[in-house]
Amino acid sequence: MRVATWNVNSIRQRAPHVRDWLARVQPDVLFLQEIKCEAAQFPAFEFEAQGYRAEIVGQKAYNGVAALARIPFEVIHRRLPGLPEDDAQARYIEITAGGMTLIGIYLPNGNSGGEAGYDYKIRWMHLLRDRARALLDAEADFAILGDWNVCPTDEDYAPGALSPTDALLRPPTRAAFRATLWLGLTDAVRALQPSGRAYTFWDYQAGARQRDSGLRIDHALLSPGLAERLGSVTIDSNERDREQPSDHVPVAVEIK
DNA sequence: ATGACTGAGCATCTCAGA
Repeated sequence: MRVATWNVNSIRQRAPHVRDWLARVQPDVLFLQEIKCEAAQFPAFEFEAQGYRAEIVGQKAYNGVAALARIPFEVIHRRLPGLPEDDAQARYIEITAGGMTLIGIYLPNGNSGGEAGYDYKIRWMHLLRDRARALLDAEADFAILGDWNVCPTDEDYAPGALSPTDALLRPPTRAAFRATLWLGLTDAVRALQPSGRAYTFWDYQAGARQRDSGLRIDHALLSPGLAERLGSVTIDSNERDREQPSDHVPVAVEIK
């Protein structure tokens, strides 16, 4: 079972990239973030032709997530449990597939909207931790994949790539990430590569890719049962060197 | 110290991204 995540920075700009990647890697499930469109504008037919069904949680212009899968799946939630029903930000999709619960997230960046924007990020992280705890209590096999917008440690960003006060590494951000991890989850990348660079994002600006000035912000966290079955993790950094790439690259996890 | 790419949209500028 291969499960992956990719922040594509507009699916309408990146559909050819996604199509090629699906053909090459053939994941069972792929979560997308920042599709930047409503469901009706999502080019689902392109992926259906490859044998993938799409479920879309969209909104106009910003955010937006989707799940593509070539195995049967059921949508469980389209909004992070605990958020008010009028929360309009499309950032969460939870499915069941292959006997496990799989969650795709686009966690708020937290750098816009002043302190209110940052507070929203932290509230979102606490609700995500609550969801993880509920799934642990239910003894579910689950994984949370996506753009977490968190650099968990100083090893997870290149020197100078972020201001020291950036919302991706402010202490409450990291504390909230650890609070989730320390429920008993496993960071799939760090389980197999405990230290060193493992960037998943390079800014478009100032030659960040050429200078390898990147961030590790796309993560896959696994429940104990899935961590025991972890095979391999692939950060497909070659995707960053294609024509018109997303600023993020795919992260794929093999579950035995 | 400063600026720098990219995408969407009630658009020729603003907001957001990270």
